[in-house]
Amino acid sequence: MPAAQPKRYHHGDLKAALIDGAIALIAERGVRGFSLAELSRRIGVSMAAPYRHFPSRDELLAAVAIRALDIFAQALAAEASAADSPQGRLAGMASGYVRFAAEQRPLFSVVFGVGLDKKSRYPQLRRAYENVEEQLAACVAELCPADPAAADQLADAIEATAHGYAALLTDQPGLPSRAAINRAAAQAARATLALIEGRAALSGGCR
Amino acid sequence: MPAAQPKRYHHGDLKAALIDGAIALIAERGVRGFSLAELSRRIGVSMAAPYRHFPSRDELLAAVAIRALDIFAQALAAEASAADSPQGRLAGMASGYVRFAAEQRPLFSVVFGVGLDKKSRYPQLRRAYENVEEQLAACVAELCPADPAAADQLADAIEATAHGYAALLTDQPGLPSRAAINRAAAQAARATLALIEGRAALSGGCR
DNA sequence: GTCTATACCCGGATAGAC
DNA sequence: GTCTATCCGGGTATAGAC
Repeated sequence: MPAAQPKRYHHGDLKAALIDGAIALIAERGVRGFSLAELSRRIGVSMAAPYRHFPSRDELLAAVAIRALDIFAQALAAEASAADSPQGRLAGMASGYVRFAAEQRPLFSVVFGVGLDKKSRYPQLRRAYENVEEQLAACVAELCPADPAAADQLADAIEATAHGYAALLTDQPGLPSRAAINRAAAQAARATLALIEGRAALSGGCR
Repeated sequence: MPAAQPKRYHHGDLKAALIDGAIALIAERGVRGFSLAELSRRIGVSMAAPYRHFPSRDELLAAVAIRALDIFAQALAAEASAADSPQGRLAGMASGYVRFAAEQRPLFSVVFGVGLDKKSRYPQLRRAYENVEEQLAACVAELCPADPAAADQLADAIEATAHGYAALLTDQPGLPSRAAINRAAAQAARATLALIEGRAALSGGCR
């Protein structure tokens, strides 16, 4: 029998190991402190090895970002399905947005903390990002199906608000406390409800 | 008479020149690409010179951040005084927040794009940041003087929303177009009005 | 207050052997 | 698919002269 040792990155798993390792390394040092050299050292391969799997350091980061966005989308979907009204779902998604940012900081920071082209550069990355935005959009569409333009504005406002709470919470050095996370997540949810409540002011329509 | 040539950093203006130069360099290369070495080269002094004025690279960045926050506060104050109702002032501040982020990207990014301790590290930096937040708080206090706790929540929500629009706009690589800036600023203003309108949902009070 | 020179560290990326 | 070796660049910071 093949007797597979789990540690045999030397025949095909290096790519996956690089992505996993990158996440761990970013968790420790931040996106800024991330380097291919250090990553290679930790995994135990030479600096040249990663280049067999990724043409450059940035391409590896993009791969991490794609994974991050997929997990992010999942987290939002989970929050969304926990409520029964569109309002509740949107509030849940806002709360989930903030939670994800705080609890999966390395993943969040690789998506937003580094200046990568989420809108154009690589199609897979673009789709992963759109997937996140579409979840919000779909939920908002339920809420005001009559006026698509107003729905867009509301979706943008909710996204911006959730992102703002997330960014301000995450911007602080050091890990935020459980209490701080809960507080920010709850506020983001309530702010979302407030936006929905006052949405007439957003564009003059949608009610 | 002393016949002052403007180019004599060699007797006391180097500190100011370093801050000015840092802003220009950050504008070109981003905060990430900023280095003391390159800055020294551009100003035309040796790499050792800056250390007479700043103990480290980060301390120089902190000085830049303080200046940035002062300018930021001024910009918000200007926007705030252009309207006559508290609602209008808050909307103007949100709009100004986004505009500042986009139009003074290097300044904004040195405040938020780098992980510096705005809350504790150096007192002057802390005060400069609080000065910004207090402008919002003061304006919100006008709006609902009866319930300070609710006012805090509203102020946080407005800050988060403005910050979210600003961060999402700024996160894209490349300079945003005039149209994109105007659009985001206007949306931030309207979202602020929506938050005010629907603020009953924020905490159940303040009305 | 500034310079020259230097010590020391790190990174990305490639060529060529196996 | 991975390694060894190497080239290239860069950065922070300090010592000691002037």
